[in-house]
Amino acid sequence: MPKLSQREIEVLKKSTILKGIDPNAVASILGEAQWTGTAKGDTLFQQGEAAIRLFILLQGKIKLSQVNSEGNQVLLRILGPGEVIAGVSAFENTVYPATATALEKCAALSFDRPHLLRLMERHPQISLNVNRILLGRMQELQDRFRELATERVEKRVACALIRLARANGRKTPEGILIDLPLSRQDLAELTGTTLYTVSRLLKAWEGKGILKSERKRITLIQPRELASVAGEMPQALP
Amino acid sequence: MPKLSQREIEVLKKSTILKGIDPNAVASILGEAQWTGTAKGDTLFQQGEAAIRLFILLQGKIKLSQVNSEGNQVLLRILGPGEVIAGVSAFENTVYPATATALEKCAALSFDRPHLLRLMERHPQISLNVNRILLGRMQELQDRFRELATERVEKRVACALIRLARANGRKTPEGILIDLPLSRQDLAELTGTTLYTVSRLLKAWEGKGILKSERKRITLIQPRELASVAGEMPQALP
DNA sequence: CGCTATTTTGAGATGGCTCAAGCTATGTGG
DNA sequence: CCACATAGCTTGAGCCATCTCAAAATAGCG
Repeated sequence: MPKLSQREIEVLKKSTILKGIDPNAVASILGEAQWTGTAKGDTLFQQGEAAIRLFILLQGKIKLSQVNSEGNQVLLRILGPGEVIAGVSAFENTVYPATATALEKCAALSFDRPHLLRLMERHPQISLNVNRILLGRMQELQDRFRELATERVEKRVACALIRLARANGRKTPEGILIDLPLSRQDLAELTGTTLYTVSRLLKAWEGKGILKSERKRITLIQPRELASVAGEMPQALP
Repeated sequence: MPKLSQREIEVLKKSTILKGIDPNAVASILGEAQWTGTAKGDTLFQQGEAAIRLFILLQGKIKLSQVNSEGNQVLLRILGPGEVIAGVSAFENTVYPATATALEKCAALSFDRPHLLRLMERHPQISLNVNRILLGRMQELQDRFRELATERVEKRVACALIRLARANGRKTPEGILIDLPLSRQDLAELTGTTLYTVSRLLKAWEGKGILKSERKRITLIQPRELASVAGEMPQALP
């Protein structure tokens, strides 16, 4: 039985998967969970392992990536506190389709399949929540798929930075800091290009004063300019 | 109240979304559905329209595609009888993220959101089924995303043909016919390339006796050879 | 302070795209 | 039933965005 801070309990109550469930019930749910902590760089699970647990991230950021047979990687998504990892485990007796790596120190709760199934039976809302989560991710992935199929590298990277800023942006005096330790390689895997091309693009944008690019640290200075490269994504940034 | 053939009712009972539900209940569900027929080339709904209905395909094949702002298309997926189209409509008051076009004469049932929500309340199994459907599609899309990001065109097209054969293949004396009227353009949109490149690839493979490529009609003669171009996908073909 | 991971930069190669033009089924209307 | 229109397909030639590979510069870490 894990011991959670007040903050972590707050995260859980607002988590995408437990949203809308009676807070008292949430407390009892937690009794069945297992706590896991990982250091930066550790993996929560590996692509190909038997998918036996579903994780809810309490703290930190996780990247989900896939490799092909030649060892080339793609970065499928980045997850933050309150998000669910490995929805598969609940439904199919199968293997994890991707590897989950901690971008920073992380904490997570996890449930095994029997627990999860019982939970879902007791709280039908969970299943609705999972639907909503999957739909949202599906749509984002469809968008990225379309981008990858039809857009130039420059635009894809610009879009990726804007999405990252929206999900992980933190206002600072200089601009919007993308609060994730992502290397050029990570960015390349996120957008389907090479680290060399990413490096050149960032340098060029830095030269124009659009952003500040440091080692594993990017700050958007003129998000407007970047959005226009990305081909207009009208919504506001943090 | 639609009038359905026995065959269509069978399709429904086995459909991915109604699987596992009491057949008698299914009958009553149908009472709330609306029937839609479309000719080849018609669209069921357009990207950007208000997403108010969820469709279950009874007959025919539908392609789901997305356009970007410059009018470039990608083909997201192809759906057959028993499959669900536009899961969005159930969960979010939003717009269709893609356009659904009939590849051949089609028939479908549809439900509007209020009906759907009531159904899901009455039959929690539906929501579980939707989860399973979304997960499956998610995984396929992730695979295609990885391919698009890391593989050469040749391999991507080979993979696409094998997937199509697996889902829509029909054994004929000559080989495995991909039983869908897909143009070179469609295949290009499915794999993120141009119709010219697809045409050249198919010609080359035809020259090697791997397949027979006609107008909107492809027959795999030596699926093994194609699988080896695709980099080994071990499972059997129909 | 030295080691290693990360990033930058250059130069050259090329896969696949673009554009243009001709070809061929298919089906349609006279 | 034929001739013509049209959508779909093939082919060639040239180009260029992006990848590759190599090597040096930088930054953080132990």
